[in-house]
Amino acid sequence: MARGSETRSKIMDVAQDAILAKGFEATSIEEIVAGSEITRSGFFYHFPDKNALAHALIERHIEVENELFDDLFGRAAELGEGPLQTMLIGLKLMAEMLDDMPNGHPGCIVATAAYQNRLFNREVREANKRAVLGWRTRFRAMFEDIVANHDMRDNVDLDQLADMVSAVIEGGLTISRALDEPPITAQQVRLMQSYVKLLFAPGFGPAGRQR
Amino acid sequence: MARGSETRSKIMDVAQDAILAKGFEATSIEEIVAGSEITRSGFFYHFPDKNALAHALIERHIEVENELFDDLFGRAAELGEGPLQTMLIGLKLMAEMLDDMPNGHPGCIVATAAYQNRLFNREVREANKRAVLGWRTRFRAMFEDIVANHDMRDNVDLDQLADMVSAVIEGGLTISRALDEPPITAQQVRLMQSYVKLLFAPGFGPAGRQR
DNA sequence: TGTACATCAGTGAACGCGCGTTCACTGATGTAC
DNA sequence: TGTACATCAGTGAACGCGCGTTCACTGATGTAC
Repeated sequence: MARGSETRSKIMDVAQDAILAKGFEATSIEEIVAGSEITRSGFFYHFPDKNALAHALIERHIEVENELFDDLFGRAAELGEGPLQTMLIGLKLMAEMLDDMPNGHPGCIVATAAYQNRLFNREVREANKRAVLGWRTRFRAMFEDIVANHDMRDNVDLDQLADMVSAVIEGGLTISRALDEPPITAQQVRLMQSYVKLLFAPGFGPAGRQR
Repeated sequence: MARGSETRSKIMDVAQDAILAKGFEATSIEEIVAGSEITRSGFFYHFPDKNALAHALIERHIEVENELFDDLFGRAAELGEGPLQTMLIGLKLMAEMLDDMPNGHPGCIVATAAYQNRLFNREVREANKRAVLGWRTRFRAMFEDIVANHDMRDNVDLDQLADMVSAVIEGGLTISRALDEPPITAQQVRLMQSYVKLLFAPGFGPAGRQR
């Protein structure tokens, strides 16, 4: 990594932490550069204005999370057999990953951006949309695979079901932050897993085995 | 309503709209008073400082929402028989209520406060906690009633299940805002209803009848 | 290998503007006697 | 009913501070010949 891009990601790390804790407008460039060990003008070398920082944070979030989900559901696919087990194991792995964050997941900039969207230009809002649509596309594809192999106990729309995975995570993060109870997000992911199990797993009983 | 308290709630209405759209710090007292047709000093007659406004908004939110939920689940209890039907019908009524908001639900200040908590003093954060714990208490009591009368298909913790109702709503609001798709929140509430149905309703089939 | 130039990754000082808050004051309404 | 006083619901001007942004500059590294 070149010298400049190290600084750039340092700026973004510091900014993201602050933004998740206080919001975008309340996070001043002054405090970002203090935490990044550069000067205010150094910030403007890397970002034309403050909105560009928000944009960069969202784009990076999309990339990082895509890699993480690819890895996570990739491992799940190896561990289980068939699309249903991949989803169920993937959600379990996700919950375990969240458990392993001792202070809890720091939160999601997509949620921050959603609740402060009047602050941002069209570009940033579109990026935020793309992030959420990316989740929908990913999970919908997985649910389509499941539906092709299993009966559905209740007739629900697959886009909506895919969105529910995102909603439960985002909602879990919100509740977790409000109560200052880090385990909540993982618990909610496990409940989502329970729903998927009940929706698709045939002959589901206390032992919870599939076919 | 006395003259003063009319002004006070006008201030709070205007402030809430702006805060949900841009965040707390980005909402200036100047714009709040402009929308409320008073002067800046008029604002400080009603609120000692800006934090007090946040506190008042959360307390009011708790009250208003409690009344709304009391009413909604009260009607549900009249329409159905037994605790399970009350929950299922209540969630359906909630979804319908959300559908009836043409521009979508404006969002929840509790979520805003959760994602900007470093901005607020202890008092405000405690109020926000109380709001979320209130939901937990309400829904947990309802689920306890259900468990007393029905088998649970998957063994889940009732606090967590109660939190899931809140999480799905908060998450639905977040996703809905991010995508600018108002119907999403109601859809997510319906999926929560589907989960409760699968968890508790015996012999659940396409017709979905309970004992 | 040496030199000239370009690019990279910043620095430091200055800018004007809007912010939250304070303070002395005021006109309308309510209450006591 | 009239008068005195208190409270309510604000007004208007001023405050200092921190904010995002600009701009002219600079030292270190990379590249061409």
